[in-house]
Amino acid sequence: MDNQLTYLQIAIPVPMRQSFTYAVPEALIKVNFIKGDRVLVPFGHRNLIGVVLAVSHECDVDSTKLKAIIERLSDESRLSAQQVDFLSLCARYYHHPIGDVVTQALPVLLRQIKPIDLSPPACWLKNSKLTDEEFTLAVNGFKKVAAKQKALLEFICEHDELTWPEIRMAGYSKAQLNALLGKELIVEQSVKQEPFVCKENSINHDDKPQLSVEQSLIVSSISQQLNSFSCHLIDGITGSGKTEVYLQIIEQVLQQNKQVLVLVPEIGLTPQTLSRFEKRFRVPVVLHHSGLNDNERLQTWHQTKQGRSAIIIATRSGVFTPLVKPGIIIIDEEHDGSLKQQEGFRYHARDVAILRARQLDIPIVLGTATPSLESLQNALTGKYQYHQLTKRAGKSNKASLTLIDMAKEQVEFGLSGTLKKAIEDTLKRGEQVLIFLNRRGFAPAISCQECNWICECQRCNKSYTLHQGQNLLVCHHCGSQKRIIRQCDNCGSVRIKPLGQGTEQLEQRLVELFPDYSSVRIDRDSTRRKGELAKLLQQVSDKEHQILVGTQMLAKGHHFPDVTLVAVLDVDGALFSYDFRAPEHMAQLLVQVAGRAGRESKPGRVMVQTQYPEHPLLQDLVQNGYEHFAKYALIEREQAMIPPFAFQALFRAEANYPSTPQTLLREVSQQDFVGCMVSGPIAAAQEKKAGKYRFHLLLQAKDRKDLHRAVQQILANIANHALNTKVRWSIDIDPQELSW
DNA sequence: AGCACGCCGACT
DNA sequence: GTCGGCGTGCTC
Repeated sequence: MDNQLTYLQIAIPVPMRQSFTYAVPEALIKVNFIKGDRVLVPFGHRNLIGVVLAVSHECDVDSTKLKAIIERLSDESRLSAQQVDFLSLCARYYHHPIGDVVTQALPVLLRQIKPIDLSPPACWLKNSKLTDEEFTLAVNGFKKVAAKQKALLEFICEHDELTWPEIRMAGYSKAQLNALLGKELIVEQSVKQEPFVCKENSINHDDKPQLSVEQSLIVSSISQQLNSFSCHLIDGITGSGKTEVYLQIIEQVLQQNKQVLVLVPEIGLTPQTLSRFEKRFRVPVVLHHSGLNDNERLQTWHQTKQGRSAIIIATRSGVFTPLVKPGIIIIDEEHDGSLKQQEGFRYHARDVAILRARQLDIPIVLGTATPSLESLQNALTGKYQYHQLTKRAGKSNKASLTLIDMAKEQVEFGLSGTLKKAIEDTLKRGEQVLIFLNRRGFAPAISCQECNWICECQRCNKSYTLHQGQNLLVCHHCGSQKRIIRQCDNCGSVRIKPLGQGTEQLEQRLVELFPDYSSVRIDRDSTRRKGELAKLLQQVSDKEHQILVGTQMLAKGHHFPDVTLVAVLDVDGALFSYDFRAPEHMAQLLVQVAGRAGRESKPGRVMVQTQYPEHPLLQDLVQNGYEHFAKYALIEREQAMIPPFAFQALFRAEANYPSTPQTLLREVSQQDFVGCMVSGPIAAAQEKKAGKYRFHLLLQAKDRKDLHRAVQQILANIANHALNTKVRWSIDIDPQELSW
């Protein structure tokens, strides 16, 4: 053993683009520190939890500044070296502070100083001391009233061991569990801390459907490449059986005793998703989503780190799960916007997952009916393997898409005569209608009839939205509220009227127009209470309501088999938007909703109201479908030299005065950047929000290297600039939204 | 991001 | 007199 001093490079949870060097004190000289260790360190005037990024014997920090670490925390909570390398890569790619990136990857309880409990949780299993005869006798002896107990017993017998969260999720109570325990039919013990092993009965072949030719080609192609990195795009129309393809590939991976990570959009993590996996596989499935509490998150994190979970179904932040035996990553609905984090560490879970799959040398599968143009382009150029599913599993016809020319229509409260008639006919047939309007509230503004004054939020310079139900004016940009005014601020007139329509008003008009039918509104306002959304959706599927009014919320994740008419009231905003991705998102929305409606016997149809029925984008989508539309849109993007034909980075800056953010961005960007175009600073599309003035600087390059070099240069300039602490600024690599 | 320090105004 | 408002600067 040599006597060299040891130094640790440590990631600290502060928003600074650097790591910090610490000394190992005399008392810990015998401890073998390794990359990924969690340590307690003094930082400024407090103590913080950090993660070791590197261990070295050299120190380039002034020895007067250097401090020693306080202690190393439990081995159980250490990150793997591979995980640390991956997080460092993410920090470099997104130019985001390493401490903040590491923080995102740790469960909340591991970011805190207070001690944690990682002792194995209790679980319950069949009492093996009972003979088969005794057991059958006991089961047959259950009284009718104890049907739930009997069901729980069967549930427990089907699995090796079940923990409390799993039992609760399946709908059983502590009382039922205790009853079985009292009868000594089951026993309680600690979970085995061993990695899962795929067994004979782990895969349930019972209702495994026969694959179509298309499906089996994809399954066999991917199955042959399970042992190294490859990226696959499965472009499959709704109903073509993408999920079955996932399941059969997953089966192959589980048989290798490897873990499967499935990422789904925020809204897609429904009990149905889970039950589909659990019906097929009798392996430990864990969920990772916003509904879990801190302790549940810690437990599932630990379970996965120990290899005790086989399938992890997660939302965005699940890309950072600590897989020990990674087998494959699957991203469902890869086009979905919720995969991109829109604040702080602005990562895109799809892109991060690809980086991770490459690092782990495992395959990754992206699935969608409406690929993002980024992924489609990668598939067309052969960077991803492109698999198409063009046939529907059943014999149902696909939903038809028709445009309603608003210029030729009698329009009443935003509803055209044609649409009104179609709604009426559908309702008369006893079917349901779904009407989209992407605007909450009663009306997007109130205005004075005498002088045209509009009531605006002083902090955002945007009109207040009228919420009649709550008797309030609400600013949808900063959330501020005020009481409804009765008089014009400008001329004093009392002739104040709502301007335009929101979902609240639309629902009211529909009730007047179709008094014989029940309607329901589903938007952020009507589903604010916990469990309310599920309740309303249940009412819809129970056919308590015939008319559904709602915002984008309705487009994702839910299927409405009895809805045969979907109406989209206002699509024109997307055609002339400042955001070049708006038409892409509109097309995805229309195709997705069309897929959610109808069933085999009763196909759905989608009607879209527009002032511009001749618009080439709309025409292309209606006549030729999404794929054709997307390929045409790619040609346009190529001509305009915008993503995916160029890479972007966006600096955002805001402050209480317009001059400071503008000056900062201007002064840090005044130089030549090789291969990188810099535009701005320009005022953000919404220049003023919540009292802050906002400016943007957009960088664009053909080559990622040039982009990253320019970003680095500007970051260095900001660090040296006097205004850098006066202005709140952030960087967004591969921004999805340029408008804010 | 915190947290301390420090410099000002308005209170018992 | 001092309590507390938040601008400024620093963190291995």
